[in-house]
Amino acid sequence: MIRTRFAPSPTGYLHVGSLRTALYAFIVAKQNGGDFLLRVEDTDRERFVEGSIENLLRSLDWAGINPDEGVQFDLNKKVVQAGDKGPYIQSERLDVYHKYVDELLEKGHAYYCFCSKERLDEVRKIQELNKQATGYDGHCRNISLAEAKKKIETGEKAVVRMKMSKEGTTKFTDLIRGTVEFENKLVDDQVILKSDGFPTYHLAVVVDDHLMEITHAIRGEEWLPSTPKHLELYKMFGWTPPQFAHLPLLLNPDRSKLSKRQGDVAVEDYIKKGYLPEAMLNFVAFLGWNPGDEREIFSLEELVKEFSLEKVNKAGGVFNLEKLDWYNREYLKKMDDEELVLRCKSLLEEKYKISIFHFPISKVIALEKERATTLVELVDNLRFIFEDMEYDGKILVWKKSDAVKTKQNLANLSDFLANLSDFSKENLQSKVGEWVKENNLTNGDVLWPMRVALAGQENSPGPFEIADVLGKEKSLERIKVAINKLS
RNA sequence: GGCGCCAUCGUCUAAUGGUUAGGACAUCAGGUUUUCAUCCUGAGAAUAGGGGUUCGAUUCCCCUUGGCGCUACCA
Repeated sequence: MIRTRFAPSPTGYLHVGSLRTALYAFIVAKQNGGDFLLRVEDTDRERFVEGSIENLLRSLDWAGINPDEGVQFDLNKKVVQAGDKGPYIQSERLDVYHKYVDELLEKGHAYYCFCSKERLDEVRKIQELNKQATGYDGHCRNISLAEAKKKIETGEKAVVRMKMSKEGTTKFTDLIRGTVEFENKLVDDQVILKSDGFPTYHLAVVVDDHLMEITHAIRGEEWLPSTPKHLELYKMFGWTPPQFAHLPLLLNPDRSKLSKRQGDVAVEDYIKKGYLPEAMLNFVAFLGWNPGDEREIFSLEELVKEFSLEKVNKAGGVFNLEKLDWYNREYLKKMDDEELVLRCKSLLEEKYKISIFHFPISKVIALEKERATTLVELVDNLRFIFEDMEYDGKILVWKKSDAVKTKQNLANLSDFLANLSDFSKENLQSKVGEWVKENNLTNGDVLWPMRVALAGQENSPGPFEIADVLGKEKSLERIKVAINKLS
């Protein structure tokens, strides 16, 4: 039975890199009929941000990645924990960690350390000066447990460090990178229990992954150097470690680690901008993985079918917004019209106080989908339908025409339209088409200014569709405004 | 500084010893369409450098260079 987990820290929002990590972990579980769990790693109380867990779950839920076990939403989108290996929030598991730290202490695999921050800084400074590897110098390594306990009773502050074996090497097979090897003498005696009684990540992740029976630890590459510590802890406890897979990092365009400074990194930012979850998922999945042939459009179901960790790339990948835009447009164009209207519903209601059932807007949403990149852009592009637009008259002039001609054409067109009673798209199309021919005009001369006059912007659906939706009165009114703009 | 990971077009990547080094995004140039967009066609664009191994290296090995990560009582 495969069991994977996604273990975020509640420090604010879901990072797009974490979305990919969660996605891969989810896929690996699902393709083997396994379980995907969500565990909250909140052992750093300083960095905790109120509301993060809801935030994380909301983004994951949007993407369609829902945990089978652990922290999750119930039907009413309330945060709950489900499963028999809980609690799944680390701050609620302190007694568990203490038990295992005590075991290590008793067995002599760990020791109390009383060194001050000042001393530690000093040690590191000297090591750096001597061009040595930095790390704890073992000052408290040989204080006996009894002696240490006595010191603690007198009120001295202490942390617990693991007693890393300094002989030989730690070698392991990473599912993505193959064999990786570290010299043990360069691995630090890592603090596993902080003076505030909370465990560090290193202890908590090992204890929890074991107790929750995780079979595949899928995480970011930044954890690769600390894997020997984790392996050593598994050894000390006599546990079998999971398989490890360290994912390549996502990068900024300048190839540094993807950060907030250079653009949006929170999934919720992309939700707000109107990206589709299927596009986002497809995009991040392909940042580091591909099926080996030339297909690029994959649904979550298809990913589950074809993904494999072994084919994940080793090198980090730049988070390329232009490709995301392309994916989003592809999904937008493919989308069923009714579905599209439904997805625009809340945007229209929130931004423009318009109900999709109240106006023929649903008709136009479908027309606009080949022009827009995101849902927000799509809805914004259509706002001319329910509110008049401010625009510069210059955009009324087609590139191969001039203002004088354009004004004349619009005036003539207006007179012609005033005598038409049937403003349906089909009728307008044939009648205006004939009229253009009869007057020896080109389509560009008439259709471009007509469309811009009706929409007040350069990007919009065609002139006949708009006229149909606006109706005769409103259409003529807008053409009149346009003519005046050309004076 | 130490340790580790990595290295194909601008970007995401395919090709695991033999290809005119392929595709996609982006860019540029044409074309279709009753306008913009859509759509179609085409073009330019890469194996970081140096050594090996081999009949033959993008591919295997070594070195250099470069990038990134870790080096906390943060994850």
